[in-house]
Amino acid sequence: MTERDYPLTRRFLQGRSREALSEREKGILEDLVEDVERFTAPHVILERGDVVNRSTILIEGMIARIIAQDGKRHIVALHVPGDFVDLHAFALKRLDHDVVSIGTVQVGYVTHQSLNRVLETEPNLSRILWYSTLLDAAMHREWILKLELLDADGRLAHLCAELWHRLDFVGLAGENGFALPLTQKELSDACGTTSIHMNRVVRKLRESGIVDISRGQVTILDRAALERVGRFDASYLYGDGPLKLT
Amino acid sequence: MTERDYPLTRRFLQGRSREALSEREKGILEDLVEDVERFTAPHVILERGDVVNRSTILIEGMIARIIAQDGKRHIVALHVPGDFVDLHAFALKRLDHDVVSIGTVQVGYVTHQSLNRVLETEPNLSRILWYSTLLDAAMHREWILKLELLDADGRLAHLCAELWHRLDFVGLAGENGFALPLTQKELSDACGTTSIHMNRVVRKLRESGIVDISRGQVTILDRAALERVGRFDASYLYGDGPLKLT
DNA sequence: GGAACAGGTTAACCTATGTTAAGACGGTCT
DNA sequence: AGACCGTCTTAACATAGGTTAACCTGTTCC
Repeated sequence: MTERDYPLTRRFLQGRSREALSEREKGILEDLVEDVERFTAPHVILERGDVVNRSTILIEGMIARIIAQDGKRHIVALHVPGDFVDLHAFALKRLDHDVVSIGTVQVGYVTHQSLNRVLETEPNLSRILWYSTLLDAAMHREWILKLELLDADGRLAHLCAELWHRLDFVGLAGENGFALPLTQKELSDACGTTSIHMNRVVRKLRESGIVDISRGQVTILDRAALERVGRFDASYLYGDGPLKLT
Repeated sequence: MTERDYPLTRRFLQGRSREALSEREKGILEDLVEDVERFTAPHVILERGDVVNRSTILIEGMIARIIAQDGKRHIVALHVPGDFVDLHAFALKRLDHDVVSIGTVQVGYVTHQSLNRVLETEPNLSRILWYSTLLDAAMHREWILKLELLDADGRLAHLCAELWHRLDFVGLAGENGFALPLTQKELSDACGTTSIHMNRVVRKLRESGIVDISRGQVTILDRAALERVGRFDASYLYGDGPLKLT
């Protein structure tokens, strides 16, 4: 039998122990996706408090987890292709935050019913799915650290470094940068600053030759400096090994 | 058969859908604990990067998840009795942070081997264990929000409100407060401020009649004000229903 | 073309918080 | 008792970042 190429789920855990799945299990996972949808404008895929009976896997584009408070939007997580974004909702049933598409995205839906079937018959696949939600938790913790430890420069640098690594895992990072469809306002929502201060920081990092963020494109000018300013240590991403970029 | 009283695990998910477990499953969980240990001084239960083959459930006392950076210690999560603290390590194998006891604690250990057996034979219990790690992730997200949204006053107020709720779930909250064995330095490590600023904030909240934190004891003076200042909305804790305290 | 709009940019000013330094209080060890 | 130590407390000063208010692009829509 020739290997399938899993058009919808091939990026799931790519670069991060995807190989703990057998071909059979990869096939089961691919077949779990019952429906695919595409959004070209920002779209609230899932609203805080909604009781859901399916979960969303991100196939293409970017998704943010957003908590709105006092008229402000706070980004508490960002997702890249391959992320099983709201697998959390499988066990939680309702979410504590909104799930919002950024730019153009393509998502797949998996019903909780079929996830229950997996849980009953596929212990290894179950553990891997569980694992993928624990990676989210590890990233959450790193964001907490980032917010407790770093000033605005460091936070932005850290965010760039993290996204570059994660996009590299799934083969979407370029030699010296990546596409990032976030406005400065959204960057500030993810870094806990105002957009005005974010503008200062973006300029500063550009002028000091560390990273250039403009027109939806992030260009890494000095990777060592970027990781130094962002105190970036990739171990919390639990990658398989050396990056392709390295 | 009379109901067992589960001395080691009765607080697991107490107040937060523990009742999704059958008595049989509660028994299996209790029997998973193969070893119990007590620490009277601060003790590093698990060090970042350690490869482990067992996980820790907190029976009594308090545990912090700590990431050390540049000589500073950052608290990225706090745990109360009943929390299956490093169940994360079951799937992750190594952790991205230290797990440290605070004050006097008692913990139980569960081997990953027996967790694997659960995963193979007990789908419902497995989902509940998974669920408990997703609650951690939800709390992580709320901490991210707290750090992005609130100033130091709000962060401390939020922390007090959260701990009060969580201790109430497991029957350890008092009428108007709870025991908290954290120094001001540690509070500041959890709120992303300096200990000197934390001292200002502690005094301010005390003087404004909101909460009094002293001698290891938190006394809530004005709950409504506390939750207002901390922008506290308990829904992310996924509690069963109204608090006993309410 | 002009209006409307979203994003980016810059400046002036103000406040929350960090930094450094020093002293006070309460334990514990010798 | 005396010395030590961790914790708490306070003060003076410095700075990152928030706030408000403009203005400047480029784009879309009529």
